[in-house]
Amino acid sequence: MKNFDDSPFCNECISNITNIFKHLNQKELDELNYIKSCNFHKRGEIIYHEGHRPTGVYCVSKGVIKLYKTGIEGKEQIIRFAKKGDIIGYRSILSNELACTTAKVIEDASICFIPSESWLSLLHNNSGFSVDMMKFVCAELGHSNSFITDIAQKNVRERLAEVLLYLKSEFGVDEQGILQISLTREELANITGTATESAIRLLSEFKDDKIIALNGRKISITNEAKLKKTANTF
Amino acid sequence: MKNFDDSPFCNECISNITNIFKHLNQKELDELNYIKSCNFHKRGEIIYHEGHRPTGVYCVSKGVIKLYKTGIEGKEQIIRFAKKGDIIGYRSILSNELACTTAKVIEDASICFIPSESWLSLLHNNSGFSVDMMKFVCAELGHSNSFITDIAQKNVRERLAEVLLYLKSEFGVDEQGILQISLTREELANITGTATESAIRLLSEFKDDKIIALNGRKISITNEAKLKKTANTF
DNA sequence: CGTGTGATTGACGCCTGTCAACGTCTGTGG
DNA sequence: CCACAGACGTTGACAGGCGTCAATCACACG
Repeated sequence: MKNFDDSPFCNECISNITNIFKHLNQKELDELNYIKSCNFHKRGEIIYHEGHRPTGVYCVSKGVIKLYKTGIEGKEQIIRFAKKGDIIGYRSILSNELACTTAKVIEDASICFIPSESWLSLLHNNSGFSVDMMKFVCAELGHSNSFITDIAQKNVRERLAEVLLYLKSEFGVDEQGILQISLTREELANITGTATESAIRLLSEFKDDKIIALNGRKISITNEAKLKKTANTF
Repeated sequence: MKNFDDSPFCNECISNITNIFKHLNQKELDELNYIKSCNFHKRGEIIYHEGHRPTGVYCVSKGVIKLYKTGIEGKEQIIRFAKKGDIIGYRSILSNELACTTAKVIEDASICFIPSESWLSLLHNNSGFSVDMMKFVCAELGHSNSFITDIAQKNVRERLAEVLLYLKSEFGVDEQGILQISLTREELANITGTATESAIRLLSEFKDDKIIALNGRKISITNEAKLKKTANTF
C-alpha cells in the first residue's frame, strides 16, 4: 500500500491557492496521489545531478533544496532554492534536455516524485494545468533574466545586500527577526556570485554599519531601509 | 483585405519543422493568419518597452531584434536576440507581468503581431501547441541559467570569446567567414557584460593572437579551436 | 584529544571599470 | 564640394574592487 507512512496527500498540498495543482480535478489528483512516491532526504543528499536525465518531476513538501550549476573548477553557482510547494526537475523533462542544475538538500526534506509520463500526460490533457505551469516557468525566466543583469552590472556589495533581501522575502524571519534559512558563508557567496572571503568581509562591514546582526549562521536584518539602499534597487 | 502586401503567411512560416506553430491545424492557422497584423520596422525602432504591458505576441519573420534590460544608469544588458521564426513578448503575456525587457530592432525587420487573446486561446485549446511552447520557454530558461553561471564565474576574456562563438552558432557566417550579424562594440560589450573599452581591447588582443580578423564591424573567426580554448568551455 | 569543516582576517596584485583624449566615418546642410 | 556635428572606435593612464593565497581561530564530532 502506498502512502502508508506520513506521505502528504496531493489534495492537502493544493491548499495553497497559488499552487500549481489547482486546476487538477479529483480524478487527476487521486491518480497523482496513487502514482507518486514520497521520500525523506537528509541535509546533503543529492536529488539529481547536473548532466543526468531526470525521470520525473519532484515536488517539495517539506525542507529546502538548493539548485546550482557547477562552473569553473567545481565552483557552485546557486540558481534558486526550492521549498514547500515548489517543484523541481521539470525543466529538463519538458525541454527534453539533460538536467542543467544539481539539486541538493540543505534542510531535511520530504519530496514527492512524479514520473515524467504522468506529468506529461497531465500537461497534455489539462490545459488549465498546462497554462499554469507555463506561467510558472515564465515567471522563473523573468527572475533569471533579472539576475543576469544584476550580476553583470552591480558590484558585490550591492548583490550581497540584494541576496539578503531576497532571502528574507523568500524564507521570512522568525519572531526575533532572524532569517529563516541557514546558509554557510560559502553558500551565500555562491548565490551572490563572489568569493567566500569577499562575502565574509562584506557581511562584517554590514554588521559594523548596523545594517545586519550576525550570530554564526543566524542573520537578522536590523536596518532594512539601509540595506535596500545598499542593494541599489531601482 | 489583410495581407494584401508582402505579409508572410503563417502557413509558410511553419515550413521550419522546429517551428512553434507545427501543431496548429488548418483552421487555427487560417485564423491566425487572419487575425495577425504584420509591420515593417527599421533599425532602431522599439517594438516594446521594459515595464510596459504588451498586448500580444510578436513573431519575427525577417530581421534581427535585440532584447535587453536596462540596468544601472541606463546601461543595457542584452539578454538574447530574436531572428526569423522567433517569437518575443510571450513571457509577460503568460506570466501576466510587465515586460522585463525592451525589444529593439537592430536589423530591418518585418514582425507579425498576434493579440494576447488569440494566443492564450490557442494555448488553452491546443495542448500540443501548449506543450511545444512550454518546451521553448524551458529551453530558454536553461540558457539564462547557464548565462548566470558564466557571468558569475568567468572573466571578461572568456565571456567575450564565448559570445563570439554564440554569435557564430546563432547567426552563422558568410562565404568569407564573416559573422552574419553586425553589432557595435558597445552592443558586444552589453552582451558580454563588460565596459565598451574592455571589449574593444580584448577584440584587439584576439586579433593580435590571430584568433579573429577585424574589419570594422565585420568579424571573422580565423582560429575557432583557439577561440574555444579561450572561452574555456568545459 | 585529534581531525575536519567552516569562519575570519591580512597581504598582495591583477583584472577591469572609469575618465579623458583623439582618431575615424557618415550624413547633413550650406 | 566642403565643413561640421555627432556617433562610434581606439588607446593610454590610473585606481580600486575583488579574487587568491595563506595563516589562524572556532567548533563539532568520533
